Amino acid sequence: MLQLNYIRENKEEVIKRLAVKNFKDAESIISKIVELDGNRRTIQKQTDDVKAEANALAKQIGELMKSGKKDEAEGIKAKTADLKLKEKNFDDSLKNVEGDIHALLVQVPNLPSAVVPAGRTPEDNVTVFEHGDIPKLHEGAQPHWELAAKYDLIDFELGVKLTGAGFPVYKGKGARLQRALQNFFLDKATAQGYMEVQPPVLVNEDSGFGTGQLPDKEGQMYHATIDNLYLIPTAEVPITNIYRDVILKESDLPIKNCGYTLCFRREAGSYGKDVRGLNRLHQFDKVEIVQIAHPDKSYAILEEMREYVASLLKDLELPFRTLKLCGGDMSFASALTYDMEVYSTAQQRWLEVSSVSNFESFQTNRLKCRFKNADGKTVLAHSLNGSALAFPRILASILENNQTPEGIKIPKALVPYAGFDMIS
RNA sequence: GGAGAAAUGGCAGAGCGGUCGAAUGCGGCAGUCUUGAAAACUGUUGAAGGUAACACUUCCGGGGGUUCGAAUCCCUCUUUCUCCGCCA
Repeated sequence: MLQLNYIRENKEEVIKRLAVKNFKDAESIISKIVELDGNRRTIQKQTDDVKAEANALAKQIGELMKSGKKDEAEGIKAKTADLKLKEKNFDDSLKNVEGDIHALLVQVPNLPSAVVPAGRTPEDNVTVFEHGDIPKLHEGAQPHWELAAKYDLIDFELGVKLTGAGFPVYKGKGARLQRALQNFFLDKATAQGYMEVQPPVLVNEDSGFGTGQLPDKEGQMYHATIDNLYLIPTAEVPITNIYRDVILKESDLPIKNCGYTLCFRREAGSYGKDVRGLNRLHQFDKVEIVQIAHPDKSYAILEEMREYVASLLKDLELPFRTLKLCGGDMSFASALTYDMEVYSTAQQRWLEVSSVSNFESFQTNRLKCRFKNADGKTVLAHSLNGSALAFPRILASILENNQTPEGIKIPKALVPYAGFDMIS
């Protein structure tokens, strides 16, 4: 959520930058917000004045009662009836404007940072880094869903029986590889200074609001309606919400957390080759890294996180590229996002395996996550996060890129975790 | 799931319906003293809106109510604790 003050003081700039994100109603919504904010301040002044008057009278009555001047007190009491009515009216209209402002404010996406390229679709994303050669596969190389069946690693049909499409069952060495990825990613993150946390996978409405999933994107999450809890689409939600309503010390920053969780996404409306095999699931595993940072440092930290994720892909010997997302392809809450894509040789396409973002103060404003700076002022921190990494497409590309006529070779870095170096 | 008790500042813990944003202690910060540190002493120490700065307003788990006036009374929700039941 953008800060009201900022919108008020930089109206034209805000509208211009929202255009980079292709937010169509920018002009009208921002103008409306500024207008309502003006009303709000007028009403607040009136409300405060009435309250101040009422408070003063109440104080007088108190003193009169104490000194036994009952009659005088009664006289003043008579005057308060009118004030009470006014107070009620002002309070109501204040609540209304504030509600209206809030309802508009939560619809406004974050401003893209100055370096975000313009554009509408994934075609407009800019490749900033590439690494690794695309391997040449032998004759008859197969996509991962065929390999998974051939070596009995993943059973998609069984998942359909138990739950539905998008909920695979990992078996044998397939399950063991999942466990290997979990430990490998967590060990790496911990070594990098991220403190591991194990958060709940169901969160309440406040948490959903804090990171920006609610109120508008609730269709993406599974909702346990009886208890009004949401299954998390990413560990970002519970981990970032740890810092909701918290005032940190400047010396606490940056806070670095990592966590492994299951992630659940409804992904309504997806179909076709995109959802084949492990490409897009309703339930998947992911290790997430989250940082709460000083505003002056957040962009340097974003680069550090991007490089850390790249180092994981190098360790796994996967060919990848890093994209800087264009305005139109960035998420609602992000100011700058890098996507990491691994090349899946058998499918001959790039698969997104990580997304690293700086949200600046967009989430922390919702979360009320602040710190006291050197001047003793309380200011919003910045929040960042990245996948490090999401398992399914990593597993898919490991299977596809390392297949040989003799079997599938496991990347060296994973062998100690998997306990085997070949699937055959 | 049933019965009872509670929820106050970073923590602990007072608080008769009136001057309580809240005693006191601890912690934090600044200073005095000291070669330095500790101790001791002194001062300071919540958040939001608002203002050029003051003023002023709001917040004692959340929401509603009673009252001229609510941390204090009432209703409700949530959470925590104790007892019973169930249970990995």
